[in-house]
Amino acid sequence: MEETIFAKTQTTFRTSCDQCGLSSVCLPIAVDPEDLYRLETAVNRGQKFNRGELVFKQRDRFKSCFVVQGGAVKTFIVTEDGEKQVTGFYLPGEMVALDSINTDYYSCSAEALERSSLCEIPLDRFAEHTLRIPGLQHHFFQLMSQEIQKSQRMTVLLNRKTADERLATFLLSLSKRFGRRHMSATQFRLPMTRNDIANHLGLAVETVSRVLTRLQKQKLVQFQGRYCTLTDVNGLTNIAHAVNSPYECRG
Amino acid sequence: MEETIFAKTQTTFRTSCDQCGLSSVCLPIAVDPEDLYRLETAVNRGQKFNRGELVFKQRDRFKSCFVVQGGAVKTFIVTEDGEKQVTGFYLPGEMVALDSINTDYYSCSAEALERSSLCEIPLDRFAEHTLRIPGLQHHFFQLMSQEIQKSQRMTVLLNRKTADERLATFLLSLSKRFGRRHMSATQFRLPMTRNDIANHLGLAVETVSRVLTRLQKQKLVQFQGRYCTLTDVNGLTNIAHAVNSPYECRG
DNA sequence: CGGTGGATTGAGCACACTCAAGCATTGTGG
DNA sequence: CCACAATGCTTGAGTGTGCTCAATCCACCG
Repeated sequence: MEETIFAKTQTTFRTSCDQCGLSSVCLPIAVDPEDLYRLETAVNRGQKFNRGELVFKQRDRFKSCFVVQGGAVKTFIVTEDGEKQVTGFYLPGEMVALDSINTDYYSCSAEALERSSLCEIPLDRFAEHTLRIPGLQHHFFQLMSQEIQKSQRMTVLLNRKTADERLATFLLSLSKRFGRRHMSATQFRLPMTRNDIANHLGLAVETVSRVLTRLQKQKLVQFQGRYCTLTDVNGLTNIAHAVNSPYECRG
Repeated sequence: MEETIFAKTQTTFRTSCDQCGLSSVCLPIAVDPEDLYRLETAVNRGQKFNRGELVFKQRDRFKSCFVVQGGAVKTFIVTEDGEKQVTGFYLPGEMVALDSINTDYYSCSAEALERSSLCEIPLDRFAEHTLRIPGLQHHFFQLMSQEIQKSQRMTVLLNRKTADERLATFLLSLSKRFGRRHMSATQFRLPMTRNDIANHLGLAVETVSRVLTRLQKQKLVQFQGRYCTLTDVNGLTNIAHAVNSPYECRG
């Protein structure tokens, strides 16, 4: 079964979905090989974007979701009053534009933070597949649930956390996500500027800078420009989960 | 077609889904009457909850989504360090627990803010329906997208808005949502405590109180306890969308 | 009547913002 | 190759918004 697919992809000079290593993001666990082939013809794999290039733009007609293969992407929305707000960062293996599924327009813009490679998953044709492959529907519902939960956690954590807690949380989140994709969870390069981080976390750039040097002085992290080494994950976790007040939680 | 359904609901002393007035929330525009009947047997309508009662609890096995028919519900999560965070308020016609679809457990708890009536939509059996009725799947994807966007707007607005802006935004949001359901958009009762509002908006109760009296002095709203009258919607809108800095938005 | 939970108001303080200056890095053109 | 610009990052000083702590008020209810 794999052979046929592999042969096909060889002729088209593309990597097959099941060779991708990220297939668990796009596909449910078990997919019939025949269906897999049909899916592959739908997915537009390995598109390249340069730093600063837009993957899609807010208010453009919604067409596809994208999975980051390599590089990194930020999403942002422009509010009525022209303010720009970074709503998320997407690392390899993460799907972008789930917030726009089955809406008419993209609800945010996505921009490559460095040279990046993305797989486009057209969702008009995907809808047909979803109906035929029950697992796919479940899978996408799950991805969207996770997206909601992520967004809620964001709201939750940032609404009541201090600058130090926010940044500790942020670094740990990156760490976990890099680690999940078999990259180092303690040494990585931040693909985004301090400005992006500040914007995303609702802080001033200066505060981000100050906090990062503070964390460094506490020997919790080490920075060399954008290169980041977590030297004390437990320490960071303590800061991130700071117990402000052991509140009684009735209910 | 309506007759048969109506007859059925008469005998069971329940209102039919298509009589509900909220059916646009639960159902796609056009549903085959036969399918509608099957759906109705799945939906557990009109469950009553007293103030303070839990509709479902975080970490319980996920079973159903709920649509608020009457009353109001708040959702909250308890973080690792025991902090309670209100993640949303749900008014008549709004669906709760979309963030938990196709996850194993509820990711938050839901509590009635006053005596409320909710329709339970079991999602195990619903999955079957979704496959048979194409519109249903689309509909649910859409609801989830909206939920993500709502959550993102929350993050966005609250991360960089002042206390005044947050509360103006909050009041206008309630206004719109009441108005959408053919209730007064300018006169309503807040179903939640100041504490809940504060928690949800990431403020201290004292700040909420102070800001509300300030808005009242500016003749924008009128309060009598929980009863609220918006006297100057434009004024509120100006505050809510305060132009901090007309930022250049490249991209 | 006292008791309880919710709401308001006041005083003082602290965390993060603003403004401002300087440093570091990268890229571009002469 | 260096000068220069542009952008990103860091550091400092002063200020203000919203928090904390505390007291009071209010409505509802046993």
